[in-house]
Amino acid sequence: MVKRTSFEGDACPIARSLEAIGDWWSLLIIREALFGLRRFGEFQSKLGMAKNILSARLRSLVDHGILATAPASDGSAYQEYVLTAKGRGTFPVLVALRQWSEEFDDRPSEIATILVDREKGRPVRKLELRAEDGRLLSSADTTLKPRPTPRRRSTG
Amino acid sequence: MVKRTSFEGDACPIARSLEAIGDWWSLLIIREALFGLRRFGEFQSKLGMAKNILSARLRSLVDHGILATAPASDGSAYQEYVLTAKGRGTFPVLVALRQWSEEFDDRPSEIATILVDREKGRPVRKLELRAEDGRLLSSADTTLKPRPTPRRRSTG
DNA sequence: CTTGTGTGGTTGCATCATAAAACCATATGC
DNA sequence: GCATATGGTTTTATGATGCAACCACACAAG
Repeated sequence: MVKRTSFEGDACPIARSLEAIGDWWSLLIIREALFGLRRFGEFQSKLGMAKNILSARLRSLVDHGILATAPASDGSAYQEYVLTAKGRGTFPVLVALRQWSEEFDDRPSEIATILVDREKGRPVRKLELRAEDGRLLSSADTTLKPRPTPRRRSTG
Repeated sequence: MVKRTSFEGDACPIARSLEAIGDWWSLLIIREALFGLRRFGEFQSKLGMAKNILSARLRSLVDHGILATAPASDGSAYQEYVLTAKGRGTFPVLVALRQWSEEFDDRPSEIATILVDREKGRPVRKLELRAEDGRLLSSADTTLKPRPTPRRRSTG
């Protein structure tokens, strides 16, 4: 078997997240879900993707606990796909991707939308990584440490 | 032609970024590059991926302006792959993916590392999205607006 | 009760991307 | 010259994707 290399058991949290949402369509589906879409047909027509692929992706996202199926909402006998807390938690990832495009895209004029805060209608700030004490951190200011083994209760 | 649906001309900045770094390996290569790796063999042995795939990914990342090839550094006649500013700009994306895993992974105990600030050795804060005036924003507090057409000089 | 239509999928088949291994090219050591 | 390490490319098999066609179910009309 050649198998599409799974990162499921990988110890790297980036690999683990890519395992769940690292394919071509998942983040776009989540983006639409954050925007309010819920129905199979809505996703299909909005994203213009093949129905079998959409079906497989939705199932995978449900399996990963990112979407949940709700029995109905407008009376129709079909199901809807709604984001879980885990699904809504991908919001920073989407914002980071968006801001990366805005900053580095070769043809930024082709970008059609800007993310604004709903209350004021003004563009949002850039995502910033800060230390505990509030210092702004770049990648060079960070490093990785082994995770301390969490001590189990009633073991010591 | 069935063609792997390109998002190149898409107006959505998320789709555009996925076009460049939305595949299985690119972000992991970038992660290693941020960590200091530069040589083909380093990436290959660290990531354990097939050499042809690595070769194709490195070429794609160079084409997208995320990596650049440097002629040498230790005298050997081979080339190295170093991150550009655009490449280093993906750091928030990687942090967002990491933090998403840390917060929502089903088996968080399998995550081996934590991201700390180099100076203090303390875990970093969570990425936060803020409005211009500093208010903390969730996805529900944001909305999309059409990008205002930038006025060209000497047109009006 | 049969027919038609819309929504929500699944199935078949062609094509593309990925993976593993074999192969090639260049430099280095002996 | 011969073995070996590095840095790839080529070959070939298989999994994933994309499109179209088909199926299932609900609902409405006749």
